[in-house]
Amino acid sequence: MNRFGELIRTKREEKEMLLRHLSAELDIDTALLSKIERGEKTAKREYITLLAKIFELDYNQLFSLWLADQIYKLIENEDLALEALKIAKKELKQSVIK
Amino acid sequence: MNRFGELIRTKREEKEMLLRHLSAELDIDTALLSKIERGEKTAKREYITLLAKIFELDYNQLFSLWLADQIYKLIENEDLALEALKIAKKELKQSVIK
DNA sequence: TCCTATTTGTCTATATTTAACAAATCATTT
DNA sequence: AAATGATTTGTTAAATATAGACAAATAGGA
Repeated sequence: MNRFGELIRTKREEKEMLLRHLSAELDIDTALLSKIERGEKTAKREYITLLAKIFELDYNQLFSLWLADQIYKLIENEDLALEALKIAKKELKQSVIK
Repeated sequence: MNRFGELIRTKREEKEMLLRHLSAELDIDTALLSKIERGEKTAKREYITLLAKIFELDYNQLFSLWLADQIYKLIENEDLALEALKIAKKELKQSVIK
């Protein structure tokens, strides 16, 4: 799962930008951007802000995808992933109350 | 949130074991075990197996708590935590199908 | 084939994390 | 209150993981 990278790639291609163009705007290596789009590396938080602006995306939505990718990476190979998600969600809701 | 550590501490106290005793069984520093129980440090996976045996706990249940703690740590300070959890869960279910 | 875009592989710098050790604090008993 | 034992805290070293740079390989057209 790599919803974040896939969205960036889609948007970039829509705008007919090359990796080279976008990576220049982010001030990172083209190879690194390629890896971010394919989910091989994780984008820094500061890039999220920039990317939201460049592609006129809602920051919160983009950030949610990014965060979901992090969660997914943590649990993807675990049998008990769903159970753990359930517990974490429960605890999260508890903590909101407090 | 530190469900894992709290459970271990409860069980240890039920058995009237000292940190010193349990840390010896796990072959780790007493201070480290103290930190694990209080959620300041994360237990290695191999300790989960050992702890399940020592306290006669169901491994899967104990592991789920441990994994939930990891998820929680990743998202605890995020406004969009719940949204991200939802996305991750959706993707996880998708991936099971495939 | 040549040219351009992208991907891959390797290596380095940096950040994070585990874990050890020593010292401080806390709790209990005498 | 001093002494003893248990736990916690702080600091530091070592191990691990990650971002990112660079060079080379690959893919895809004209």
